[in-house]
Amino acid sequence: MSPSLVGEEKPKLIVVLGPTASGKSEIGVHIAESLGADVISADSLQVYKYLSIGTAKPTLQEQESVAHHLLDVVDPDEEFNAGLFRRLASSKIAELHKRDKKVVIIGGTYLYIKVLLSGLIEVVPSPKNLRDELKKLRSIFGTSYLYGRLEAIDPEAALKIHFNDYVRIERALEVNYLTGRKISEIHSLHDFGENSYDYVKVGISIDRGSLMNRISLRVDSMMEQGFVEEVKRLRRMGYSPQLKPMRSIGYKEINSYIDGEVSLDEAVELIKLNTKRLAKRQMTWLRKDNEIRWFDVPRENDKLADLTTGFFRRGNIG
RNA sequence: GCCCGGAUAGCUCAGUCGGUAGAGCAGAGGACUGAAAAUCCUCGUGUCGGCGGUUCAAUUCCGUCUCCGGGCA
Repeated sequence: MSPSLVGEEKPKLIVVLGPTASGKSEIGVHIAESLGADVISADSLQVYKYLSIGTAKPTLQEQESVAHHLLDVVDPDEEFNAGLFRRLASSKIAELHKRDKKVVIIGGTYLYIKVLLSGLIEVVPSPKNLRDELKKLRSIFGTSYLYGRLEAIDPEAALKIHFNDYVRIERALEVNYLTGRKISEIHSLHDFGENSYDYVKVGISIDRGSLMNRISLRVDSMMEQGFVEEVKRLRRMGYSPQLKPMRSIGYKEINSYIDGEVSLDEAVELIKLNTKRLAKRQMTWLRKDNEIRWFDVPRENDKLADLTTGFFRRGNIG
């Protein structure tokens, strides 16, 4: 029997995970190359066009050796979010599966991986003016006012959300407004039970000290590659420093350097600091995901290669 | 050499009219269902520079030494 993937019910995915600067991109590309697979990037910022140096987007060279998907899919002033990612990624996987193409997912944004593999509540995205309205209420009456409304509408949700966490308060309120239902109820019905893929999660394990070191070196290298020029170019193209991707780590600091608010050295130090904190938050997700099989690369390269090739050869490795 | 300040958490410093101490920053842990590189929560024991003295009790007062500022020679 031919090793065709088409006949199987579920598409198989290798999901490569790790904190920022752990080297997962390089390792993922390497795995894909050796399997003849395509890469799907699951990164909330690499989806933006023109943000390349600061997002450590795979180079054109890397993209030549292995086909990458979901890079450069929207303009910096376009909306992007987890729901959109889920839709784009699942249709891309379906398409590749149909073509009998193997898939390696390189995940920088854990939420994206989570919603892709386990699902997401089906609520239409928020119209922008609704969010603006809620924001206005917050600026006038304060977050506690919005929290009070949430307590009245959906006490169960309010119990789970901290009264300062206005992003989640806003979300809960807008879901209620859009659907007439309680977000707590929608959540309890959903429970991340979806299971459309046969996947294996590979984690890149790296000790804290080395990671911190790598982050520092990578930021220096971004500066050498012309990070400041990239941000200036974005601004010349008319993209406001207020846009979501322009306020992400790296971009916001370079913007504030361009605007004369900090020195270049200060900006660089801040980028390093904020990137380290990001890595820490990412580790909080990864640590508690007990599906991840951790590999200390390059020491365990062979073990990792056995796993990835075996995964496609055998079907299920449990 | 003399005079005046300092020396307390990884860093910057506050404080204790004598009863062994607390902020900011850094750091650590955590939450996370369409903003996620976002948003939010929790966490502070350190020979209070060394050695003596006074005292029931010294990080606090006194002496002395060391180091770091600044000033005068």
